[in-house]
Amino acid sequence: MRQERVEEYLGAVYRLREDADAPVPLSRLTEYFGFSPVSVHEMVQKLEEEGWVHYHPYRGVTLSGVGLAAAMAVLRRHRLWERFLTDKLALPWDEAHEAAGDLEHAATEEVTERLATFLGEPDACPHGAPIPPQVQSASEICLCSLPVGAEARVSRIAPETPERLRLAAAWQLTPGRDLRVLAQGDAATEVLVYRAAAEMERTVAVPFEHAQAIWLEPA
Amino acid sequence: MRQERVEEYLGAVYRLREDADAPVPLSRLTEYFGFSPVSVHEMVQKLEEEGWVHYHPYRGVTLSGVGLAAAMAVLRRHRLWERFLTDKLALPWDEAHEAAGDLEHAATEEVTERLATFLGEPDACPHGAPIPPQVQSASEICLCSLPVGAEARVSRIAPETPERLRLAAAWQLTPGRDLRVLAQGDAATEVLVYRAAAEMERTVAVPFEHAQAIWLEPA
DNA sequence: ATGAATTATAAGGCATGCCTTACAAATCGA
DNA sequence: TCGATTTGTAAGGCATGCCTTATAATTCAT
Ligand SMILES: [Mn+2]
Ligand SMILES: [Mn+2]
Ligand SMILES: [Mn+2]
Ligand SMILES: [Mn+2]
Repeated sequence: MRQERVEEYLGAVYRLREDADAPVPLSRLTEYFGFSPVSVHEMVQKLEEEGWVHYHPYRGVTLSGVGLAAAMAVLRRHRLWERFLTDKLALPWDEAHEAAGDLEHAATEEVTERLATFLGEPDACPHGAPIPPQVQSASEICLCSLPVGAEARVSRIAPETPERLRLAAAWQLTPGRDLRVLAQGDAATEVLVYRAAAEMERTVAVPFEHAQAIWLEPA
Repeated sequence: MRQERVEEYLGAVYRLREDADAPVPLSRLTEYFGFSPVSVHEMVQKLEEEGWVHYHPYRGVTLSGVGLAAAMAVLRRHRLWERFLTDKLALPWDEAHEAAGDLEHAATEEVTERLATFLGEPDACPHGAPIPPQVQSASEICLCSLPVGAEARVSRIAPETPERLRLAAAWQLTPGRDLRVLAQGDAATEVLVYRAAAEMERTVAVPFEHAQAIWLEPA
């Protein structure tokens, strides 16, 4: 298998595994990539053969030791490049994720570590995702789960789809912003958010669908 | 054809064409890539079909309008990344060329231009090659052609093979250095160089084979 | 002008990584 | 527990971009 393909699959598994122990079902990979189930199955078999993952039939895949290390390396490169693109090149926030998708495969270990030094060893990507070996905060909760009246600070947008990043930026719900939930739609179709921080106040109605991508650190 | 393959071939043609009009023989591409003549021929056919090059049987290939533009874009990206790697990340001089070989395919037009701005719109790569749309100086000559006694300034190392870059750095024959030819080996096996500039003086014996990669601007 | 060297072409092969169709096995909810 | 849904497997296909072997066409130097 070509290295870039391996990295793409391992990165996907890493992103999709909520819990370190829970296997990622192949159906999740199928939907992540938009590939056919058969193709994903084939690739998973090969990943297993080469020792990158453990495959539990009818359950899913977990990362092996080397697989985890490789996945962390890819995500580290990806998120470091995102920081470079936004911090040094002033690339728009919502374009950085896609632009980093190719760069992540095109840097050696040495270049990556020099880049990390150059950037000041950042802990998180511009969208709030931790840069390995940093790990996800355990207290992070979804905007969907925040009770009415509660205050919290935006910590992350995930998954980093272009539309979600664009909307989050438009709503000014970016990492570091404070907010409070004013109300929740009865049919769970909308979440009303009152942004409580800093200079301006603002009320936005966030569709439930997109609230799922906004992660918070409770106040 | 995949975009990266197209870029690799067009970049090679651009580098190999000495004169803008002279076709590059397929044998040059064969030796550049280390591919079989049949494979190169197949790819050239496809490049022609897709309009990137003009193919002159038994003569070679020339770049079409779009092919030239694409080739210049690749070389521009390549050399801008080289500048980034050496100037910002302090990557060793002789490692930059190889490290840029993947990055050159992984940056959009927008990222590339932001990178150029970030770097201060440099005119040349760390090894002295012009960054398109800059063009090669017409007065540049090879160290091999410099008469005994003549003085000149190193302008470029080309082709940028790792060994040649390493040796050039070891000899301190890097762009900007001044030198004078002291003597020439009778069997044309060696060129003796007296470095005339700056703080230290130094005499090095440069094998003819490597002198071919050192290009100069006459004093 | 002719033979040697170069260049082109034809034919078949292979690994990669995606696809579809068809069918089998396991899981899971009712 | 049983049937619907999910998941796995088998078989065949396709585009890409490399390979080798063999043969034909052209060029170039003598
Ligand atoms: Mn990628
Ligand atoms: Mn990110
Ligand atoms: Mn390249
Ligand atoms: Mn260079």
